[in-house]
Amino acid sequence: MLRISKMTDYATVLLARLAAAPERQLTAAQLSAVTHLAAPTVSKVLKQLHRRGLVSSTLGLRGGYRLARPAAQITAAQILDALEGPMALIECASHSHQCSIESTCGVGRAWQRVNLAIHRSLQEITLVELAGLGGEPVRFAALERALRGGRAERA
Amino acid sequence: MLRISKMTDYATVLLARLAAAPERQLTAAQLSAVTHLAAPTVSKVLKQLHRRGLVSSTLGLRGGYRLARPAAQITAAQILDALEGPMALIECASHSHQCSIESTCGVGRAWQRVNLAIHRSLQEITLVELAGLGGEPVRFAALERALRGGRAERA
DNA sequence: TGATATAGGACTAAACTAGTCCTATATCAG
DNA sequence: CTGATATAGGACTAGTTTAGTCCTATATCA
Ligand code: FES
Ligand code: FES
Repeated sequence: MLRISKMTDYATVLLARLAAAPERQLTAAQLSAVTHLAAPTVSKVLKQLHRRGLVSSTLGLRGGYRLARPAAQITAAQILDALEGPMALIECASHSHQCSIESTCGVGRAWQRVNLAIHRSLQEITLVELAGLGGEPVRFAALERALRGGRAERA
Repeated sequence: MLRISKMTDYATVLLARLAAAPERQLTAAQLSAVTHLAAPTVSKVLKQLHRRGLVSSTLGLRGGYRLARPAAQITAAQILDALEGPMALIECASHSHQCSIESTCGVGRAWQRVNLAIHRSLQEITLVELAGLGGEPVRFAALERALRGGRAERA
């Protein structure tokens, strides 16, 4: 359904760790140790996150990583986009009209709107929620409110 | 992001065709002709849809497929589930605690809740909307209302 | 100067997807 | 009864994607 690749999950784990200690600067090795993820993998993910501007880094001895901005300003959508590209919606319409049946279809567009709606929802979920740092564990109030509004709340 | 496989898209296209002529019974060959999808592929998708109970079929000469129930009772979530399995959420927690870092993580659960919220939203979108048969083109009111509720409507 | 870190990218193995094809079975016309 | 038409099921292949490792270059500082 919503397929989150392992790498994206790892990214979230690492970002959550960094978010938990915003003042410190952690090395890839430290993050590997504390998360029990393989060092090369951690390194790879962090480099990707750095490329996409979610973390900032310091080179050399005493180097390391830290969040590029407060956790509240990092959204689930940004994490997804950083690790999995702009967003792999329905394949048909993604790269300039590759689909041979586009004319008779009309369905692709509908799926894309679903995708867009989801993407916008994910922009409301921040690293604070994902990392469980806020008071509430995770709060998808916005998304869930929609369901209750559109259909009678059950029980 | 939300990765819909081609097969799922094809399924939607085929279901939309069937929904457009609920009284008729169409063969795989006819559907292939009208959608311009390769015959073997159409066949494969229809068989899968039959297995999952979304279409009913008649064997033999003058056989064919038709919707198993009214389009309004077939949801996007059902289509997704039929083609892509129960729902491939975050890989970690999907198959009984495979993840080695589950204890230190806590993030998987957050993603899963996101996934669940999306899944529930998709239960409110029916084939009628996907096929563009209703008066309105597609109506993700529920999902979009959430965004407007959580954040000031722009423009 | 050398130890420590990140940066970037090449590379491999495994998993998944898309798509085709083959065989079996049900239905019905003649 | 026989043969043509359709679906049912599943095996199989090729292509793509993902996960993960490894190597080389560069920056920092004791
Ligand atoms: S646009 Fe490609 S199947 Fe709909
Ligand atoms: S449970 Fe596996 S990474 Fe979180």
